[in-house]
Amino acid sequence: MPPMAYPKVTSAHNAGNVPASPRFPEIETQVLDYWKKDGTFQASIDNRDAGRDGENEFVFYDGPPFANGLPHYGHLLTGYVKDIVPRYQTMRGKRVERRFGWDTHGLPAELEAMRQLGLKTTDEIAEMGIDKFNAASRASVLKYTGEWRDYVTRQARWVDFDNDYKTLNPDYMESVIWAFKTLHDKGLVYEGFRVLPYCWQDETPLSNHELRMDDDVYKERQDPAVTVGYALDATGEDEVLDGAHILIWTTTPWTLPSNLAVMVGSDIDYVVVEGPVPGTDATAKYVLAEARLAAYQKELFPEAEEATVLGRYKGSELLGRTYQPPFSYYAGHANAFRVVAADDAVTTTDGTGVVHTAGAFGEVDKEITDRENIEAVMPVGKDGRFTAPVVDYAGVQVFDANLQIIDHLKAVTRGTAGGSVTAGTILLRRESYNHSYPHCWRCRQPLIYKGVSSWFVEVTKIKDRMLELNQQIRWVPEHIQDGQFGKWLENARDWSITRNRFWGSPVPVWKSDDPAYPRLDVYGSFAELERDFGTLPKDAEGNPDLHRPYVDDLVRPNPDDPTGKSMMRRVSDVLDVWFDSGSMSFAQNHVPFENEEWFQHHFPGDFIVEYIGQTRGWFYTLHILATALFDRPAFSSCISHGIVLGSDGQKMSKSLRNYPDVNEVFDRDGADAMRWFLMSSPILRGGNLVVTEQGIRDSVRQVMIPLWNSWYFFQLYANAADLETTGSTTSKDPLDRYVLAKLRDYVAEMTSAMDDYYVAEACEATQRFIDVLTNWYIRRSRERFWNEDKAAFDTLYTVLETVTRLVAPLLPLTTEEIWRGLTGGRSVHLADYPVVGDLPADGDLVARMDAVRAVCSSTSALRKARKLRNRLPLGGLTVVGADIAGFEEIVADEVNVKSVRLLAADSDEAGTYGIEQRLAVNARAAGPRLGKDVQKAIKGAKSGDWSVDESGQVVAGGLALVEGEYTLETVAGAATDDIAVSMLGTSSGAGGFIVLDTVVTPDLAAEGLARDLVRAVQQARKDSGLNVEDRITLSVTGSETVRQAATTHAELIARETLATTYDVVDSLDGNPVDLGDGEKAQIAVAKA
RNA sequence: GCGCUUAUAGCUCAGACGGUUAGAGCACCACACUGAUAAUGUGGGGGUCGGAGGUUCAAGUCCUCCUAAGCGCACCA
Repeated sequence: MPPMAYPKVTSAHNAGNVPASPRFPEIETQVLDYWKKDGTFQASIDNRDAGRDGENEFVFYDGPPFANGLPHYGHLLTGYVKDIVPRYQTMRGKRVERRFGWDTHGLPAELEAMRQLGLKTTDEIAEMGIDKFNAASRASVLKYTGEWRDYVTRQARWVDFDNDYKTLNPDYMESVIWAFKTLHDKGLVYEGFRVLPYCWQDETPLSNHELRMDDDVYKERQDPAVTVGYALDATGEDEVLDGAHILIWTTTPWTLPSNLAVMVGSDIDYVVVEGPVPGTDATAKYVLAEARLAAYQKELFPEAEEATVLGRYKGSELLGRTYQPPFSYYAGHANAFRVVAADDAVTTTDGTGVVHTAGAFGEVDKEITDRENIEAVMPVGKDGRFTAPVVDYAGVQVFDANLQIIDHLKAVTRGTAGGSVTAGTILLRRESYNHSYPHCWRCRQPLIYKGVSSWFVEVTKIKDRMLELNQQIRWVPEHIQDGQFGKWLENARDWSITRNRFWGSPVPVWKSDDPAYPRLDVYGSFAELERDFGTLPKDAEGNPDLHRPYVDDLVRPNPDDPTGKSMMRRVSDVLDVWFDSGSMSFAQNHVPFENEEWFQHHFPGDFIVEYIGQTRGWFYTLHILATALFDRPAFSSCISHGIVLGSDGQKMSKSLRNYPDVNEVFDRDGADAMRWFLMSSPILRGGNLVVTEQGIRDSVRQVMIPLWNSWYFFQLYANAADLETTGSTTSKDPLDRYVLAKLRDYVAEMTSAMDDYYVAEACEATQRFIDVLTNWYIRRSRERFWNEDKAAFDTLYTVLETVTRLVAPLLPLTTEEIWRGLTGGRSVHLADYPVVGDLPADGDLVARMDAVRAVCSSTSALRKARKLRNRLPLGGLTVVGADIAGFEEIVADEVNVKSVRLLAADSDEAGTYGIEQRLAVNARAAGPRLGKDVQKAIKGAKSGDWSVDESGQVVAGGLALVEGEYTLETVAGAATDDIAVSMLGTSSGAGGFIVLDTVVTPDLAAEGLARDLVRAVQQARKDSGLNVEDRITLSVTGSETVRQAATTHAELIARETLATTYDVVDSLDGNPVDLGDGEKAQIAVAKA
């Protein structure tokens, strides 16, 4: 063992043993173990001072996932961003606390609990006991927290699980009820009525989300559709309309007993026609949209071609007319049974152009009846069965009641008794109607729309302010601001925040149970509750707990009731989970009960990230509450990323197995590979991403292996050289200075991209730099490392150390291994992010070196075109008009020529190489002046119809061009057998060209063969398993030409192959190997 | 039905302000190079820039309409 060879690889597992072909997943788990033992994460926070008033803190909000399932790619994707940004900010010197959060309340947890407990209805829940039920809900929602922790840890995401927040914690819930009370005090909450899709089987309203849960939620269903005529009241003002029957069409006959109004479109044309009353000899007048007349030909004018129109009316002319409702249950209902306008809701594509509305059984219905001051009625119980006052069908499930209702309508139409159907009501048509209808995703029963009482946040009142505050938020991608989010805000409606359920934060409202002595109290803290009730809500163990049923136990006499009989009882609702998560920005820190001072300095938070759909979810609810409570935005920057798709471009689906298994990817390619794959994609700019195994492997191949190989190369030679280095940026070597200057540019790119949250751009910049590092700097500098050039080691050390810090957020595990191996330090994540000032700038050098690369590239192309293999040395290369002064040797070596000459573009000699000038018309400049003629000039320039006279006047296509309207470019002209000419492609070499001497002299040919021999011997060495430093004995033979070359260049061959004895012999056994020029050789290699 | 986003090579994407031979990376093929490299270099095949109109001297780029996809909203009486 050499004494303390450099680098000091500190990880015990690989001291002096850096693998050439690393198994990244193994390295990753070792790094993860190290972090765990070392407490690196905590140190990365503790190391950074919060500063005065926490001014040095970067506040990151971790959106709480609902963890009743395992994490998938979407969570991992978000998780990577949630890790990268805080890591970067930490390295930039900020203190970044990262508390994990859990969304714990709500219907999904309850449904899981119901499933486990075998419960079907809310009555069964109440029967079993809310305490037991909620305990089961709590357990179900925390079931997967362990798995989540494993996944998140494995993906190398640093987040504090021990100090997490949960929406079910008493502190969190206290902040939530504080928010409710504050909104109430500001007049921003009210109690109202909300129409929701409702499952009568499971006795629960469904959220919009649940309606989209499955593709087969909307299923074809056949319902009876009826067309019913209501008798308009006579006004005596219009004998055509008086007594006419206004025709409505509905697919939910069961809503007819609750009819409250009929809706027409103001601009729709309606007609009154006379037609038969079905099942009788009588006739009646009917009102319907003219556009729908033809659809009712069979019923209205079975004999005639056309109906006899008795009168025509615009919808607006019908408004206000009253009619006899089809059922008498709600006779006398205030403001009801009128024709009202609903211009957006009424169409003439189906039915009659008149829509019956039942208030509480449709969203639009509710909106219209509210507008018309018609109070909604609800004769349907939570089990979907009729209740009072609909006595005829009481206890009948609404879908079952359809047929009875139709029978009764039919009977009354024919003049016989039909329950409570109003006499004079006409059932004109009964049909079956197929339509797409929502079903419960759990029990598969058809849903009904049903009004339920709810509390609302009056978002419409603060909408304008929300739009203003949105302008203060930085969105990635930018179009979200005024696009998806801005548009959503513009159309914001009041937010229903309560659910008639069990497992959630309570609505902190207590009401008097006697309407004779009304009183309403809202509570916003434990202390207020204790003050009024003399005790806190406490769970079975006596701990304060705001959950039901404990909070429901707080009851006290109504102070406003002198009789002392009525009691203050809590309303039974709980808050919607979105109210919980929208409260996260303050509730996670128990604001305002604690941390109020800190909060003032750290609100809005600096950064959040979630998928784009959260513009109507978490982003939205955070924004509502921040605006309403604090008049600020909740966050100042937000990335909303796209959707992760399966390998077939479809949504990821467990059953289709169209995506690589997460754990398999971790085990085979590693978490960093997945991180790179996701982060370098357009998904953070709002695009979608198709996940494929190939894509993940490509990131290993294109980024991680080259980076690792650079490190492997460095440590291999550094250990062999037994050098000490601490890095330096002072090397005078041009390649060193070049790579350092490039590194400086790269630092600037990274800082700018990361500051702007353009993670994919950072990945791109990294790939470009790694290419410069491996395929130019290291490749060109190998000899200096073999020669133990300290400046080269110092430079490469500096570059690798800097690059690992730059890339640390993007590849945290891999860079940790390399950086610690390099420096022996504790962790790259405790280091500071590089700054440009650490590195020397040299724009001129960078430009020249880029020109060098262009020269080499063009020369290779010439060799290729002339079939001149690279090992064959050529006499000379002339570089014209490209500034590569000082790099002639690099070029000579790289392209294997004996000499490199530089010529000025305007030198006489340059003119001898068959170089031509080309005219390019600058259309942007010439176009506006010449108009149409510019096309002639362009044509002329292209076809060669142009000239320059002595005064420098340029004429193209017969048109004189002025300065700035054209550029004269130099192009390669005809080549000869002896020279090849090529233009330089890059901007740094624009206008320049190279001239390659292609004459192969016998000397050059011999040297080429000698080099072929060297190569053949090297291959033979490798094939026989010799080490790099092993000495050999070598014999070669071949044709006269080969033997000649082998003898002439004996010294070169012996030196390059480390041959201690070297003989050119007349004959040898063994297979011949191919050399260039069609020659073959036989060689014998043995270890000396 | 409405809105947002997207549509460019087999794949993933760039292509300010309109400017005349539409680029990159990956993949593929050939050749070359190779004692850090599962690498690398050079060349090549591959495009009616989703379609149709229009504006303009000039359109991948601007306008109109259409088509397709993703997302969202609404509707589903």
